[in-house]
Amino acid sequence: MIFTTKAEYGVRLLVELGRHGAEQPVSLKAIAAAEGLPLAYLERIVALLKKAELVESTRGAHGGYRLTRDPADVHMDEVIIALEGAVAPMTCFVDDTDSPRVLCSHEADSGQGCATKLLWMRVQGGVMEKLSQTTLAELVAFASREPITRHDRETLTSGG
Amino acid sequence: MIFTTKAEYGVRLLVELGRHGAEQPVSLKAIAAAEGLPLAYLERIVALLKKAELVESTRGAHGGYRLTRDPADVHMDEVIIALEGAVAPMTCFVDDTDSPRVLCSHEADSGQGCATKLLWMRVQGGVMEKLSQTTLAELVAFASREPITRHDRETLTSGG
DNA sequence: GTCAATCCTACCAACGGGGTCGGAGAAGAT
DNA sequence: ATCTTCTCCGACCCCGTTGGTAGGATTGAC
Ligand code: FES
Ligand code: FES
Repeated sequence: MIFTTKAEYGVRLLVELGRHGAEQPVSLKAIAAAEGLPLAYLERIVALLKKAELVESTRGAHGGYRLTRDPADVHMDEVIIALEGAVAPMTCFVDDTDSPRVLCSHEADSGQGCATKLLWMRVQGGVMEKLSQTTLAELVAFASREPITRHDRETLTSGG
Repeated sequence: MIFTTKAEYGVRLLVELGRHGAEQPVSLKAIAAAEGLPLAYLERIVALLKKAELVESTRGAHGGYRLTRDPADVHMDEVIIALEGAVAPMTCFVDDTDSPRVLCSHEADSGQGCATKLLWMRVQGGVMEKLSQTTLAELVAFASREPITRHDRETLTSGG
């Protein structure tokens, strides 16, 4: 599994926020009810989004969360990194202190390169590319229409 | 983490086989020693590759494993699927009986599409694309040279 | 002041990943 | 023939992470 439910629920939460305007905050309780997600768990997830300044909060009664930007300016690479930390194909890809590097244990072995590094880096590049090409606005538009038709399947993987 | 060590070790194993010719089989013991991997675990991994007919085995003394094809004809999508099962972004992507589908729990909810389906499908498409564009021959060539130079970094993510 | 909301930390069960062990065939070497 | 070296196969186990809960403290509208 590439992503955990943190990413799943977090994206759902953002889509739900994007569907409403940015004028009035939406409470987590409403979102949890709308999407059928556990409230207490959502609280922990939205904290990640807030730390990344993707949402802002209003406390107290009638409070809730708002997007800080226009959905068209929210790219999914930033969202996923906020929720999951960097997308790593393998444990040797670490993101120490917000600068992702590759701690390749087989690189300096005997004058030979690491057999898998090329593959993992390509895959990671492919994932990040697709993520950055997808905006929250697209997901909001996609979610707000009828369930998928056969005609749509072509355009799904086109990426941007 | 996108891939587990099954993929990692399995690819390493294939690269090691690809480095030797296809005439003489290589024993797992030799591969385990060369790569510093646990032998008993490799046995289970190579069984997956054999079931997918990517390698063939010779039992008894001086036995071992060989590639069944030229490394240039071995594409990584097939390899990874053999090792990990299909690459699923999320638990709702299942591959029942070798036909991958999406069991989307939010699709039929209330006339609305699933908010995350578009994103996951794009990501999965990106991964599969990169995998299928990479051949075992490339990895063998890449592994057999010096550790990565600054000049190489450009071409790593070009993918094909 | 009361209720509704965000915040925050600790806690917990279940699962899957990563790995070991012991043994049972198969085939060459002696 | 028997020994050694391999591939095969299933059961078993440790452990970190994930997904989720519990319980409270704080903030602000009414
Ligand atoms: S050890 Fe993972 S990329 Fe080299
Ligand atoms: S529930 Fe996962 S794609 Fe819809």
